[in-house]
Amino acid sequence: METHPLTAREQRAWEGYRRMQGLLASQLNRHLLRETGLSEADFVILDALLAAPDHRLRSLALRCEVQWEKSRLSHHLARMQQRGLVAREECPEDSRGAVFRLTDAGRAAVTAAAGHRVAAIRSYLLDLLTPEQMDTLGDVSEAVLTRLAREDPHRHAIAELARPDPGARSNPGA
Amino acid sequence: METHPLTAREQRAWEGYRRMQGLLASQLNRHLLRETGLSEADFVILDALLAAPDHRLRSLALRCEVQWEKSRLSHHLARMQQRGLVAREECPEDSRGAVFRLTDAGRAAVTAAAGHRVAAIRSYLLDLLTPEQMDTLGDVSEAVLTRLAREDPHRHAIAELARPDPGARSNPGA
DNA sequence: AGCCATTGGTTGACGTGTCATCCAACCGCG
DNA sequence: CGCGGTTGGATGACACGTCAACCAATGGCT
Repeated sequence: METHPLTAREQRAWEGYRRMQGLLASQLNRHLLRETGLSEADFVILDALLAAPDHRLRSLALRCEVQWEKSRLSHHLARMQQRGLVAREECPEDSRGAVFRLTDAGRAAVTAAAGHRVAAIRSYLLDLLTPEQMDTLGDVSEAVLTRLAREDPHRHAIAELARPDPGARSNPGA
Repeated sequence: METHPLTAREQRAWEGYRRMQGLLASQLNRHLLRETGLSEADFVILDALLAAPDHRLRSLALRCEVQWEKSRLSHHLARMQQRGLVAREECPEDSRGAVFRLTDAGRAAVTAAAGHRVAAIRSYLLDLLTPEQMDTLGDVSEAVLTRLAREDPHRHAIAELARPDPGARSNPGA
């Protein structure tokens, strides 16, 4: 395969991004886990259930919302069920399906964790940026997400199934 | 803890970034693994060794270079040794230390993988950005890395030990 | 009504990363 | 020279994520 090496400008953007995203993700995860007992992955799931009608979502809809692979979601939900954070119910409209409900313990945990999480996100990322940088980060992310959705329409584009208008959310966590 | 929810602008930046970084990382990793048999983590290690004098680095220096936790590095190097990609040697100046050398198989693998990796990084990220967006991504990454280094000087700031001048690199991969 | 392809979700195997702990070697200090 | 604190690296346990395979239910088509 014939490809040219990255230019210095590309190198700076890519290398900086690559290093940053790994360190930031693990720092935010470590911080949240230490402060609240919830991992970032836990939080994302619980937050999606918190926002859902009756604090319930079918696995399929939840998968669309968080955009995880199905076996990742299945395994993670099983572990969260074991910890008492969610409960599994039958799906009334499709016997193949599973519905997951936020338990009282799960609700308390995610509610308590939200503030810690926002504080860390501000401290390690948002408060460091100018308004222009923040908007560009949003633009870049949108462009990449659009590109990824083209790559595998089934894997990514189904995200629209879950919630077409993210701006309507009142809870900021996820 | 009393923190305000994110503003709409902050939410767009954070939520977009959060979703994007997870999907991008797993797509790049999946693509590289499928095309070359090397994971992104493999590549980063091999590329650091490729660039090192004699294609050798002490574990400590390698750890500074890639900025991983020590047990992550130790476990990963053990697996790569098992696959014949690197070889472990004694450290001549510190009996506690270990030196890792790129094997012929490792060198062939990382050399063959470099083009695929660059092509994927361009396709999924760099080619989507304007020059201004690319520079801003670099600036944002730099700001976050600086912040993270303050958080735990021992964990992050030691990166300077490995290579003070990244611009001197001729191989673009890592 | 029956058939068949697709789908929703689970499961097991295995690679990966974090945390805590351990141990031998190093180095600074008295 | 001896001591004690620190360091470099390994190890085990366990949580996590990917891949392939499986199976029952669904839905479209004849």
